[in-house]
Parts: sequence; structure tokens; C-alpha cells
Amino acid sequence: MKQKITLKHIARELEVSISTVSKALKNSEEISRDTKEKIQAFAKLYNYKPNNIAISLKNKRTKNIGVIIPDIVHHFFTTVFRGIEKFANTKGYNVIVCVSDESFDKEVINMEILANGSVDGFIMSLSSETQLKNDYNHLKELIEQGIPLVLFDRVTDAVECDKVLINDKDGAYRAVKKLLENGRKKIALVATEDYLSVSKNRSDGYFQALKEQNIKIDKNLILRLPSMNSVEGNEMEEFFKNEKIDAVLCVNEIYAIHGMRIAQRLGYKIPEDIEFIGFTDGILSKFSNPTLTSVAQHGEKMGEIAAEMLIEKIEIENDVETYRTEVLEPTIMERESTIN
Amino acid sequence: MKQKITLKHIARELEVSISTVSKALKNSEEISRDTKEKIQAFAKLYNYKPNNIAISLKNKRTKNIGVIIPDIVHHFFTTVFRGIEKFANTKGYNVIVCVSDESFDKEVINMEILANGSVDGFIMSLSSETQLKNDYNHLKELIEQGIPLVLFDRVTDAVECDKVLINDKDGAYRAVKKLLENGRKKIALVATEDYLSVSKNRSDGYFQALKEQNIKIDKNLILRLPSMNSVEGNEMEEFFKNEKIDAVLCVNEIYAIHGMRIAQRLGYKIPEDIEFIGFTDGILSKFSNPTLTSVAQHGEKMGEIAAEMLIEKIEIENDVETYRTEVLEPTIMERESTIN
DNA sequence: TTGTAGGCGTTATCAT
DNA sequence: ATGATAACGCCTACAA
Repeated sequence: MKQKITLKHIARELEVSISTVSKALKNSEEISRDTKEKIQAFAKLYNYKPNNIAISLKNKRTKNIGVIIPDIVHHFFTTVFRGIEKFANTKGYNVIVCVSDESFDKEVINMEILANGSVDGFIMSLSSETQLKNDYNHLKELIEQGIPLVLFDRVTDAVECDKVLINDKDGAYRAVKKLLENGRKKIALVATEDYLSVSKNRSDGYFQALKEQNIKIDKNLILRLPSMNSVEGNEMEEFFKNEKIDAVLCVNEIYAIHGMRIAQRLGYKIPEDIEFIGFTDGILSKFSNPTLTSVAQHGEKMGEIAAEMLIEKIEIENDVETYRTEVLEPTIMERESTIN
Repeated sequence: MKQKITLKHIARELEVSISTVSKALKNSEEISRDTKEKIQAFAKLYNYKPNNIAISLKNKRTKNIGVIIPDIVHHFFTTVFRGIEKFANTKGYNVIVCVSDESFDKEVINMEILANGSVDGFIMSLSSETQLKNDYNHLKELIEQGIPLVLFDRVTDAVECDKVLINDKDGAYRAVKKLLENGRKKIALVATEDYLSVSKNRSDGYFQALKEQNIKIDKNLILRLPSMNSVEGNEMEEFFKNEKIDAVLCVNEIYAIHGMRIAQRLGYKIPEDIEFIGFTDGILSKFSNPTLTSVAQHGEKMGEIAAEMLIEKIEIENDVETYRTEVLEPTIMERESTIN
């Protein structure tokens, strides 16, 4: 096992000083051609690579960025992550990921651990518990300490920092408008609890589209499910049985796919009898049967922008206290679950 | 903006030495009660937290582990990652992820960057290009340097290190056997090119099951597609049109879902006329229509084991050169696409 | 009980 | 052209 070699080793071996080695490897003009060649050859031979940790300590820059997301096994976050990773890599940054698992405590702990020198800044999406508790002191402290932060998707007005999100309200609005234009009268909404910012915004878009057409909101056409990822229980089945519905907007893919299956089982033809639009244009939308029309959130783009914002803040000299909020427009991907 | 506070700041402020502060904060017996209380109170007040980078430099331990995977937007890898992350966190480790994007070069570069002090060890799954080139020098050098490595899923015999994988061959074997027991005669295989270790192993399982029943391998029943993630082109459609097939084993979910749609379009009834079994028991299998019987790879478990193996190697004192290979048994998740 | 000094690996400044 | 020294923040063996 050949140990990692350091400047010190090289210096000792070649009987020069450490600083000479350091300079020689940086091709400094100060060092004679001969010495440089000798040192560089030796370094190459022993595959010398500077120690990142030492450099980080010296520069007070780690070239790492911390990403905290609620869930990694979730297509949307994964997509954003890819955007972050790609952009970060081109700028020479590595990405440390922590998963909050939708837990406030984990979010705080992860942040504290990484904030002690491990990363130069954070990109994160709030856990649902954090949004529920409405407690953002950990974020505020971060900013107090001058550590840059970019929030994406699940953001909050309570914290001043850079943000990237999609216009969820407009996405829902346009989706519902499309359904109305297709002549649908009884448009249902399947959402989660409102403390999740995105679900709330999507609901608002739904309300707005209906109001514009002077359609009264029918509470019976709105189903709120507890968890984002599960469709256990038969609330949805009851819902479809009890209500006459001719179109559905779901705040995520899973609800939509699940809804379509129930509708099909109940004898509905999609899209003739009932149309479906989901959010999160992920893998399920593309491969479901029928394929699902859905509101694309441009996760990868979002990740790139977040990374770009963060790195800009990290690398800027004087810390100007000016923050941007970038709002992306969603795109409706039309597929078989609607009449196009 | 309140700057991060260091031992030095505290020492200067309280007019004691740095080492006194250091000891006091560690509750050392050497320091008087009074001094300790004073220092601890001050530290708490200013929210002192030791700098991770300095500690890493001192201890030559980063408490970071590097994970290099071919693709993050892929349910299986994501699942493994979750297992790694969970286990690592319980042991106080953070995870730095790099994505090789199925590229050899990126894999090497990512590894080199992280190997220079940023992580204590690696968990990785080989990129397809690496498996194709069959070049593992970067891994061998890593091991030479005494940096622990655990390979998972896409592994190679060419490198001696810890490994976790599932018994792909047996999974395929059992899947095909099940189809045979259901009376199927013309069982097709949809796979990728053989240089991907997992695809090869799954093919082998398919062959074995058929041979055992003295069924001759019919090359026309085997379709090999180029990319793992795409189903562009109509090779599969042609395949289903030209061959009489009554069952299909696909080496991944996407092929299976896509195949089912084509079969349905061609008038087949699933599972009556044709049965389907896929690999990678992901989200598509659960939500497709019909739901897909598939071979579960226990990704999360795999991640946990990989992390456990790695951390054990990292924390062991003397480097014993003994390596384990853990083989997980896959589970066939029976759903609607087969007769159960 | 407290403080000094040296070192982890690197770089930058200031001698020689 | 080369080297000594200090510093990044922390820890610890060894003085005092």
C-alpha cells in the first residue's frame, strides 16, 4: 500500500524545502528550470495530488455544496439534483446530499453538521414538517452566519434568500382552463393538506380558473389526502363512486395514476368520459396506460439555476444583500389522458 | 453577519490559552470547575461549533463517504442511495455523491477528485462504459492507496474489494421457471448488450431455466436493445409482431412496461395470452396497468450493507486484506401481469 | 490548573 | 533561486 505523498515527503526526498516544492509544482517563476523539472518529475512519478482538506482549511473554501432534500426516492427531487450536480461539477464543486425525510429535526441536524465548515453553501427544499411547524430559525441563523442559501420548490416567504420555484398556481390554472375548454363541467381536485406550499398554490390555481368562469367551488369535488406518496385506503374510490366527475386535476403523478385506475375500474373511459391531468411530469406519466397529461416542473432546469445562483453568491467578494426569486413557467405535457 | 467563532476567539476574549479552551470544552478533568463553566457558557452563548475541516485535517478522517453511481434519476440507484445515506448517517458519516453518467472518464475524474482527502472511502456501481472498456485501473490504484472501496450491483471480478450484489441469475432463473410452470412454451427475453454484468447474469438465468427443461434456446425469441433507459424505435414492436410469444422476461421495468403496451395494442390479453415479468421492482411495476410482476432487487438493503461494509473497513485499525462478497437473494413480487 | 509547542498539508510573505 | 516562518482551526503531549 503506497501512502498518499505530501509536499513534505517530496521535499525530504529531494532535499529541498517544502516551499520550494510548492512553488515548483505551481510552476512559479521564482524557481530554477532545473529544480522545477526535477520536482515535477518526481511528483508525477509518485502521483502527487494536493490534499483537498488542507486546501480547504487554508482557503476557507471547501468547493462543496450541501443539498438537503426531503426524499431522494422521488423523481422530481432526483431530477433537480441532477441539474445541481451537473452545474456544480462544471464549476468544480462537489455535492453533499442529506435527506431530511420530511422531518424538521433531521433537516436541522443535517444543516448544522454541514454548516460547520463542510460546505460553502446550501441548496434545499423544505421538509413538510418544517412547512407545517413554520419554524425557519435554522435557515435564518445560516444566513446570519453569511452562509449562502438557495431554496427551491418548497420555499417560504419567511426567509430572505435566493429562491427558484415553478409557478404552481399558473400550472394548475392552465390545466383547469384546458379542461374547461374541453367542455368539462365537474372538475375534481385531488390534493394534499394545504400546509405544503406547492399543494396550496396548485389548489389556488384550480380555484382561480373556476372562479373566472363563474363556476362555484363545490367542496364535494375536492379530495384531500394525507400523505404525498401513499394512496392506501379507499378514500379515492369512495370519492369517485359518490361524485359525478368528468375531469380531475391531481397535485401529483401518483394520485393521478391511481385515480385513473379506479376510474377505469368503475367503467369510465379515459379521456372520453373523464379526463386526467397530473403534476410532476415523471416516469409514471410517460409509461402509464393511458399516458398521463401532466404539468412539467422542469426539475433539471431548476437545479441548474439553483446551483448557478448559489455558486454566484459563494464566489462573490462582498456580500451584497440582494436576493433573487426565479419563477419558472410550467409546461403542460399533453398525452392520452386528455383530449388534445 | 456574525462570523463563525473559533477556539482562538474564545481564548482571546476570556484571556486564557487556546488549549485551555479546547480542554474545557471537552470537559477535561485538568481544568478547574470555574474556568470550565466560564468557557462553556461563553461557547454556548456564541454557539461555538468545532470546524469540521480542521478536525478532518488533524484526524485524517473526513467522516464523508463518496458514492459514485451511473445515474441518479433511476429508481434502483436512488433506492440503494437511500440505504447508504440512512446507515451512514447513523454512524455519523455524510455522503458525497457523484454521477458518472455511464461515462468512464467521469467516473475516473470523480474518483480522483474525491480521493484526495475528501472522503474516507467509496461505494460505487460501475458505469456501463467502464464495464465495456473493462478498465479498472482507477479502482486498483484506489485500493493500492489503502482507500476502502465497496462495489454494488454492477461489479467486476477484476478488482479485489468488498461487493454487494443480488443474485441476478437466480432471479431470472426463478422468474422463467415460474413462467414454465404456468405452462408457457415460447418465452422471450428482452435484454441489453451483454457487457453489462447484470444483463448478462439475467440472461444466463434465463438460459439455465430453459436448458433444465430441455428447451432449445431460440435466438429469435431474444431481443437485445441498445440503451437501458430508452425504448425509442420500434424494434420491440417488430419483435412482438414477428414472433409467437406467450411470455416475456425483461431485464428492466421500462422494457416490460413498454412491452406490455405493445402487446396490448396488438390484441394480446395480459396475463391470459401473454405473461410479463420485469426486473427492478420500482414505481412503474406497482402503478402500471396491469401491474407488473417483477424481480425485486432490495436496493435499500443493498445500500445499507454496502455502507456497513465500507464503514467497517474505514474504522478498522489494521488493514486486513480480506474481502467479502455479499449476495442478496431477489424476491419475485407477483402482480397482475402473471398468473399466480 | 494552565500554558507552550508542534503538527495535520498547504500557501503566501518575507528573508537570505 | 531557495528557504524559513506563519497561518488556516484544532488537538495533545509535555512543560510550568
